[in-house]
Amino acid sequence: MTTLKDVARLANVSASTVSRVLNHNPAISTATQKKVLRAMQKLRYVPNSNARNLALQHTMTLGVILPATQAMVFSNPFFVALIQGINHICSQNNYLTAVATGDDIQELQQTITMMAQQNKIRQFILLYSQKNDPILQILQQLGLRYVILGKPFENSQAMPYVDNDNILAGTDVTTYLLKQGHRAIGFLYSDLSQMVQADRLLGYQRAMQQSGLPQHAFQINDDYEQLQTQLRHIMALKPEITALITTDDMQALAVQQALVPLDLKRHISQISFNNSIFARVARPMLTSVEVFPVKLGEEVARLAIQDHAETFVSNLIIPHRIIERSSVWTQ
Amino acid sequence: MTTLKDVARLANVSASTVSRVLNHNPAISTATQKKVLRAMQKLRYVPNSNARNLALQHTMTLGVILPATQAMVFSNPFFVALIQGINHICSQNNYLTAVATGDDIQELQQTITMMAQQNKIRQFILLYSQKNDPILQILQQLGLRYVILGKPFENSQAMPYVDNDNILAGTDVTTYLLKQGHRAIGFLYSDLSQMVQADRLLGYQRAMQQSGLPQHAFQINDDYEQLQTQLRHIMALKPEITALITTDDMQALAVQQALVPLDLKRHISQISFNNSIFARVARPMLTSVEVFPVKLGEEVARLAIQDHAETFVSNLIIPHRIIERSSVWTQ
DNA sequence: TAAGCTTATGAAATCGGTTGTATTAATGAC
DNA sequence: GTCATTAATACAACCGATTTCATAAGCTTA
Repeated sequence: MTTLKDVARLANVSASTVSRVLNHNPAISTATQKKVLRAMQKLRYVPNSNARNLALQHTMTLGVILPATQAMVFSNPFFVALIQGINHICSQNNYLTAVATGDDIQELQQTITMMAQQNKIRQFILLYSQKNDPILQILQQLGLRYVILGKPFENSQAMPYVDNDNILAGTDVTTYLLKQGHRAIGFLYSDLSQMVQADRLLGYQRAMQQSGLPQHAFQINDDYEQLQTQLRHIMALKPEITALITTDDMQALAVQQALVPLDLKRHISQISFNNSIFARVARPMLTSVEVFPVKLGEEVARLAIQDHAETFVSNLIIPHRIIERSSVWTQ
Repeated sequence: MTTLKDVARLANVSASTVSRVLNHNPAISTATQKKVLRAMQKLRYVPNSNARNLALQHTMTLGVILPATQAMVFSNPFFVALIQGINHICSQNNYLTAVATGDDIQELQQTITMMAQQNKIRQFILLYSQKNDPILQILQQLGLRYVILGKPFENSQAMPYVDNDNILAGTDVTTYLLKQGHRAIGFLYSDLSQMVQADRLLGYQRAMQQSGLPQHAFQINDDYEQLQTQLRHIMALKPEITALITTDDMQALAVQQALVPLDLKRHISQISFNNSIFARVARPMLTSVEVFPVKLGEEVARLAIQDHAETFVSNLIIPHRIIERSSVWTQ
């Protein structure tokens, strides 16, 4: 392994000069810079990141925290896309993408503190936003730097985050259904402590309110066995409903499957979120909101890396777009 | 941040003694060991991994390589489970789990060489096995240490790997269908350069051959638009088929959906692999082979971490189990 | 031409650990 | 009681970078 000293020797300069070239120090003359650069190339020199990090008192790795609860396991493809985006920016900037997962909060918490205390992580990225999240509290207690993917539940001005405008997205899908002639529109959610779901519901509620229409929001279970019973109940309670909004394609697909044996007279339109693979396996294919997870990942990684301009916390909103397929009928 | 020297000062010993305690060096007396341990706890000392890694000339991070091609994007939940398993073992052993993804081979290749040359990765884990994989070639060219999740395409004796016995699994599902009275069993695959698919097909072929039954293996497209046409063609060609094997739940679900509008007289049984969330959203729910991805991840991580016993390469086979649901009818 | 300023570079300390060797104390043999 | 041997610990060099401070060279200016 060639080191900085080897380069220095070959270029006939001192180690400090090589280091300065490496760090683009303006005090270096163009002549020696070229000389050193040539030597580096000749020796195929690559700086040792351990040594560098030790001297610099930091690391070049981001810690990506996945949700602990199995509840979010549905959105798996979404998380993989996020990680892809993050890793894309990381490798561009010579950063490492380290993941932190765990079956339960305890395990996850342990992993995170371990990573943090050993100085392994420069900045964390929380891949979700949840009400009273103990993980977030730990990040704050330990004084760690972090960025959230998703709108913080409270104090959102004080923390840097990247998100879609989920309230607007909720309004958009509702408006879309309204335009297709639907009047009785149901909204199905599973867990309002998840900020995404809460925001999308809020958007739905606003749109319905503005149109002076009644709201039909129901909680459904993540457990598929119970879903059918719940749906039967809902559809019996509100037989006027002609369209259903769900907060994730996966749930939409489950709902779609569960509706069939109910043997309803009318057809139920569906619209959903995330435009994942699930939207495309569904029959009919689901109209869904594309939220650009790769882009989200990229931007959250950018935000995490450039903590230089930390004069004020910055937030970023990624636009969304409705992808029309065949699950919505005009009424 | 408290350092080793702080601990040494408080415990009235030298820095080297503290270091030896840290590394469980047997040359340390029990008395001083206790003394030092007490001091560590008092100061809440945590060793700096950058310094440690620099001195030790290695790192404590595993590089997890996800497949570059979008073809495998189906198995997303599978990969997340693998990563969970890996991370579980990693954090137990104070290792970091770093991921490497990329849209294409070039990008992935660049990421990997970067990670490797800067001394960031101790060992790589390839999360898939594919014929003539350029990424594998790069790992070999660069002389990097690696473990494969999946059976290597060739020279499998020479590389450490963890896998299910996919040939056996293929035989098992076929035998299962035979026991239910099926005689004309179709096998659908999408890409035989993927070792998993090739092995499962091989298992199917063996079972059919042993029973003296004709084989019906067909390639289907990952693209859903074309799937229906292909299926119509297949079912017209072999109207005797009563059961279909697919190599992934995702594909099975797509097939299931595509079969409905074909309006076949007979019912087609289905059996598939991976027992993912897709198996449970399908209606009827899919009988599928559980392959224990978390366990796979854990074991491959263990193998990667304990490269000490590298006297001979070790392979590990994780058992599988058929999860019976309602997609198979007795004939 | 000597004093005063820049500018570019080098020497050495530092980051926080590990480890080979020297040193000291303790033990045992005679 | 002395010497050889062993056990436990300290000293110092080292891992491969960064960075402060000193210094030498080059240039102005009086």
